[in-house]
Formats: sequence, structure tokens, C-alpha cells
Amino acid sequence: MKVTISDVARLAGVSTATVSHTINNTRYVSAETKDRVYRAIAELGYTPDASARSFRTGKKKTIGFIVPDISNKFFATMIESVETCLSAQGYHLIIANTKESMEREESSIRILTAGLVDGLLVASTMESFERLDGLVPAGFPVVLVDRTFEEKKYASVCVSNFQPIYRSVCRLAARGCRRVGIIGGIPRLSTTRERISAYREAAADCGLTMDPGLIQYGDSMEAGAPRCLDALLEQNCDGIVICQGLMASVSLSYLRKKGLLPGRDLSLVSFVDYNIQSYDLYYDQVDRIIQPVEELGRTAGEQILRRIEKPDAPVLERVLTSEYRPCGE
Amino acid sequence: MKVTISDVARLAGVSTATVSHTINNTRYVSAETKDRVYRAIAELGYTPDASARSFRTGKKKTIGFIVPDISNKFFATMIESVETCLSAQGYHLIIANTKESMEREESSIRILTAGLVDGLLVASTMESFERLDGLVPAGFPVVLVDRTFEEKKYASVCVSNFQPIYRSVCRLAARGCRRVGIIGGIPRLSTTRERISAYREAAADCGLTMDPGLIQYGDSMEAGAPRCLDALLEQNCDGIVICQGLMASVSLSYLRKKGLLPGRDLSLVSFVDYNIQSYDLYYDQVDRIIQPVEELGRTAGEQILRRIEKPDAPVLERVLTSEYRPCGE
DNA sequence: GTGAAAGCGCTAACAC
DNA sequence: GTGTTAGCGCTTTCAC
Repeated sequence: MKVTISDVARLAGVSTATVSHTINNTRYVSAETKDRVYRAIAELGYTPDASARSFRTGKKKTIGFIVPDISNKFFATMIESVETCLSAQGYHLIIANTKESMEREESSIRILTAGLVDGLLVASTMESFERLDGLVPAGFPVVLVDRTFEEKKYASVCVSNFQPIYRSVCRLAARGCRRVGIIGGIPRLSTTRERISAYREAAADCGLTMDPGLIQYGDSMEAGAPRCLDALLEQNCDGIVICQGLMASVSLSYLRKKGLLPGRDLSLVSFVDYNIQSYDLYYDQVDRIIQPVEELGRTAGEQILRRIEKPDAPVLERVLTSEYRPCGE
Repeated sequence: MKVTISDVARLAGVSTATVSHTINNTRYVSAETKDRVYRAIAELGYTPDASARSFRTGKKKTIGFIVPDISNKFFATMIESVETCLSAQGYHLIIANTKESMEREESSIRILTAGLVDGLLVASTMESFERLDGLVPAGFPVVLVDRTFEEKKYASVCVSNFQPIYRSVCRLAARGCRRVGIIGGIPRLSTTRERISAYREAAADCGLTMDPGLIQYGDSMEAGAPRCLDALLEQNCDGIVICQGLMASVSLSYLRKKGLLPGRDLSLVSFVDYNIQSYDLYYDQVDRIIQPVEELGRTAGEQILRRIEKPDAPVLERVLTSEYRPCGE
């Protein structure tokens, strides 16, 4: 039946310790013995049992990633770069898709931290830090990704969009826009909050009309974009900032359908998650904010591995910056 | 330190067996004893160690999914529905992204089957069945997803696009197209082969020009679409079938950039992976083939769980069908 | 209705 | 340079 380390040891005429050490390069083994061991392994087709190993060592070589929406290209790309980074170090990725549900996030964190993974990457949908914090066992390696909290207990990797949004609003103002609206994501998220406050600050500084109706909150999951757009158009917006790639692409087609052309009928600033090349055409007439998704994923991967290696290292907060690319560039 | 089952047993004044049985509902335990056990568990904050458990039982409650490209919406959506199906049964998903590399697929399968997962879902990029088959331990539960092989050794869930493609080519012919081209995916894949042969058969039956230059092979990963399109335009195509959602969306913008309008300058049939609603505008002028991605994922999830439960059940081949939606509908 | 105890396959301290 | 062996935390058989 199942080939175990003892079978190999027996056939090679050595002890299980030697087999183990040979496999793991964990103490000196003579070339000759090594050879006998490898020969036996090959002959029997032995593969070390991963669960026995992780049970014994306590290391699972697996990281959990709590993601709000896998089918959103922004997160899908992040998963891809995290996976690349981790698999290079022999780690695996377990995905948990919360669909922006706090309950789903809650149960995922509970299950994954109960001996399934060595560390957790979390793009949290929680409204409060406490709720998240209460789920994580003390000392468990966690890195917050993309979305953070005021409390600085966990390491984090995120993207600041304050400056790009501030700048883009200023440029809309300079171009003559007076009523600039904004479509944000889920209000409770740190990303949304930062974006809205950058917008508010810029609008005030540029002397633009301030009006609560100019701020609309979409849903990162389903495309609530049309509803938001309609609301903003009713407000006679001449400029709109769309803070999320998925909603942005939906918005573009929705506007065209209504016969409204960005650059002609109104000015648009939009987040872009996608491969930029291929979408040039659609985005030619809009200012774009491009988040460093790949870097985000890679950095998150590096950070969680660091925390697993040295859990007592100082808690790092990495803040990446987006690229602002005015239309035509 | 770590709270174990013995700690609970001691505090509750029972044996570890009783604690185990209480937790797992695996033999009768008196209400009173149950109560003492749960109280102890709560007091100590005990969580059963997942790796000890899976080591002991041999069940990992985890499925591996070998995916060619996570950031491709088609697969991302599939992952999402697989995950939904599995998590409902208490299973987790480990993702391995092969990026259409046979070497990556090879090492992923090796690692995952070595005690990491209970079963494997594979959307294989392999050129031959043998290469894949050689990697899978005898009797290991495997379900092929989306891409299959001639040999019927493994259960599979895939989508047949023969009929939709045949039909769409006929309709192009009826609309007056004489030179219909096609952009397929990676030539070695079963999906690509089926699509090309449906095209060939229909083209022959409809008396369309047959020309090797009318068949172009793209790459499912990077957008090789522009190259394929250029080649087809040089052939003076008046109709084009694009067999992949990602390439289709790239193609649309590329064509527009060249000033070519589908429906006016040439007829287009395109696979659509995306949320159809939001893309209506772009796709208004093209015939669409819509694959049942969600059903594909869900069915794959169900199948692999079935195979794990009863490994000796007959090997099932599920073939789903795409929807063909002529433009305007 | 509950307990005692034997391992699952591996690693690593200790011994020589 | 290699062997012996305890034990990781849990499930489960056998016994009462």
C-alpha cells in the first residue's frame, strides 16, 4: 500500500533517521549511503507524506489569502503575483473568497488559522479592526493587504491613492469642471475613505462645488456603477472620478450607451486594473489611475514570509503609490 | 502554550476519546458529559489541530485546482464557483497557476498529490494525456475541467462548442461572408481543436473559402490577438470567429483603433467570458458564444467530491453546452 | 456511556 | 557517520 519512510530505510539498509536526513539535507550523510537511499526511494516510488511532515514540524508551507472577490481582475492579478512569490519559496496558497461578506470572512479566518496555514494575507471587508483582531490567534502571522485599519497592530501592504486623486481633481478643475462627482467603493473600507477624503480636500482647495449628492458609493462586487452614474448625471456633473476598475469599465460602456462621450460631454478619471495596452482605445479620453497590483501582491507575499520567519520583527507598513496618467499619455 | 485535546479532557474530567467523540458526533455521549466537555473547550479556547487531524484520518478536506491562468476572468469565475461549491461541504481550495507551462503543471501536480490534497481538479495545458497521467498516483481522485483528452481514464467536465461555432459560421455565410477566418487558442488543447474542426466542417459545408491562412492560433495567456487579427485582415476576411473571451475583448478595441467597425466592415463572432450586461455596448454588433462558466465550476466541484466519496464510481464525462446569441438578441 | 491505549509517518534529540 | 526512539495531537479499536 502506502510507501513509508521505514520501507525505504529497510530496503536501503539504513535507519529512518538517515533517510530523513538525506531527503532534507539536514545532517551529513556519506555519498555512498545517500546513493543507496535515493536508489531505494526511486525503486519504491516513495514520496514523503506532506501531512505527516507538517504535523510533525508544525510547518504547513501554506499561506491563506482572504480575498473579497476572486473574479475581480484587480484581486485575481494580486493572487497571481502572490502565488508566484510564494511558490518560489515552496509555499502554497489557499484562497478564501469572502464576496465582501463579513460573516464569510469571519469563518474563513477561523478555519484557516486553526492549523491549516502558517500565515494569513487578508484583504479585509471588516468594518472594524476589533472584529478582525478578535478572530486571529495571538501571535499568528498576518499581513493586511490593500485594505488597512487605523490600528497599527498588523503588518500591512497597501496603496495610497490620495495624491493621484487630489491631483486629478485639481486638473479637472483647471480644465474648467465645476461640478465634479465621485464614485467610491464600499464606504467602510479604508481605501474608499482615503479616496473620498482626497476628493473632498481637493474639491475644497480648488473651490469646486461641494455637495453631498456628488459623492456616490458603489459596491465593489456587483456593478452598481449605473445607479451611481445616473445619480451623478442628475446632479449635472461635468467631471467624474471613478474609484474602482470594475466600475470604471462598466461606466464607460454605460455612458456610451447614453450617447455621452468622455472628453466631449464630461471629463472622466478612472481607476484601471486591466492590462493597459489592450484597453487604450476605451481609455484614450480619460485620465487614469493605475495601481501597482503586481507589486502589491509580490510585496504582500514577501512580507508574510518574513513574518513567519521572524514573528518578532517590527510591524511594517508598506505604502505603495499609484501612477497617475492624464489622458493621451 | 498550545491547547490540546488532553487539556480539555483533563479539565472536563473525561477521557480524550470522549472529547473527540463529542466534537465529532461520532458516538453517543450523555448530555451532561457533553456539557462538561463544551464548557472546558470554551474555557480553554480549544481548537482541534487540523494537521493532526488530517494526519490521523488521511483526509485533508482540501482540493487542488490546477489552473492555466488565474487572472483570466474565465478561470477566475470558475475558481469562484468551485470554491463556493467546495466550501459548502467544508472543503478548501489550493490554487496552482501554471501560466500554460507544462513544467509548472508537472511540478504542481506532483506536489499537490503528495499528501496535500484529497483530490485534484485539472484544467490541463499538457500536450499529451500520457504526460499528465504519469504524474498522478494510481487511484488518486482527479477531474479534468474544461480541457480533456481522447483517453477516457479520468472523469471530466467540459463545454462543447462544436454546435455554436458550426452554427455561427453558417450564419456568417448566410449573411454573405465569403472569407471567414478564425482565431483559436493554443493548438494542442482539446478546446482549440474542437473549435477549429467545427469551423472547418462548417466552412466546407457552406462552401466558404478554405485557406490555411484563415486559421490563426493565439495564445490564451498574453494577448496575441493583434497579430492574429493583422494576419486575418491581410487575408481580406469578411468574417472572423474569435474563440476566447480575453482575445475577443482585445480584438474589439484593436479593430476600432484601426477604424474597423464590426457589423459594418466585417462580421464578428466572439466568445464572451465576462458579465454580459455590462459589455452589451461593445458586443452589440457581434454574435456571441457564452460558455456556462459557473456551471462548469460547480459541476467540477460536485464531481471531485463524488470521486473522493466513491472512488470506484464509473468515470463520468459531463459535457455542457454554450449559448449562441446572435447580435442584437 | 466511557476509558485506555495503540498508532498514523515523520523529525530530531540523544547516543554511540 | 549513523542508529534508536520519543512523541507531535488526534481518532478509533477494544474493553468494560
